[in-house]
Amino acid sequence: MPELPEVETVARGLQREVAGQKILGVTLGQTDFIDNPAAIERELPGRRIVRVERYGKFLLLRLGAREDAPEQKEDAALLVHLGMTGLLMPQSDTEPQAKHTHVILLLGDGRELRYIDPRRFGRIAYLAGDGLSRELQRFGADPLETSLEQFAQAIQHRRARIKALLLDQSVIRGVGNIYADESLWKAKIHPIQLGARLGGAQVKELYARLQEILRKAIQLRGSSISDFLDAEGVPGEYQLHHRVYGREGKRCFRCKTTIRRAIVAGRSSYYCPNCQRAPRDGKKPGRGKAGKQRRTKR
DNA sequence: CTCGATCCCTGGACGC
DNA sequence: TGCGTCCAGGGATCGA
Repeated sequence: MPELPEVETVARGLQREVAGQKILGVTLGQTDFIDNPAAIERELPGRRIVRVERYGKFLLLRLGAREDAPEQKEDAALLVHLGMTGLLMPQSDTEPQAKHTHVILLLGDGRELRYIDPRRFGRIAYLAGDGLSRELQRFGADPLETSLEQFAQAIQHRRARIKALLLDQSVIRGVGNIYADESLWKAKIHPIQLGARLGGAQVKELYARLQEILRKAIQLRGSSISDFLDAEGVPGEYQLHHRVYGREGKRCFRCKTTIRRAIVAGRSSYYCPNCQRAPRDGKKPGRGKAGKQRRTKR
């Protein structure tokens, strides 16, 4: 569930806590979600974490040059995606290792930067040079940095549902299920509305509300629904400000209509059927797993 | 291009 | 108390 505001919160915390630290050693646990574990063990020791940034839902730990090859100026970074349940935080080496701790970076000051992820939906990769820039190019613009014109360009000629477009990281990077639903509710747009069917005023409203919600959520250190914690181990507070997400069956904060849930783009989508009018010709949202046969696993 | 289905994974909720 | 089942969800992938 970590989305843009949660990842931004973690990035800021890590920038404060571990930027400048040298990585002395790497210990790996389960590696089935790591792109190239051997590269991580080989490339990280001896390098400094020069800066921690957010890129969409990724944390980008920018790495300095290797000590044994200081003339090498190639950009290198450790990409960390928190998936659903990932935590990345510095801990004292005396702190007991939490269950599902899969990566430990020993730091120059004696602390350990630990990656904990029960479901392993996250992703970790060491990338450098062209490989790094190619990877970053796969993603759309950051919603907090893009202009209204760019945002409209990315949305208005697409025939996919707006909810699917908001979730598509190659269209806009960083938005996930919670902030997609919250911004659509605030902008009074139905999740199954097609991008190309949105009017200019609607696109402008969505752009503004999305930015407003993301900024407010960052201020409150993100949403902690189940297990999100920031780099200091502190939960966020934006979940207290959710207007539709997770509110199926409850009353709309604007008009008191009962909030509904439907599967759109394969994800639970919460919306107010009164405030967010369905398009006349809109395809019906799917029912997802309800009513679907579950195949027996061998 | 866009869609739905499927898989990855574990813990929490729920029924009995 | 304990067991089985269902479900959540970001993203990759595949076939329609």
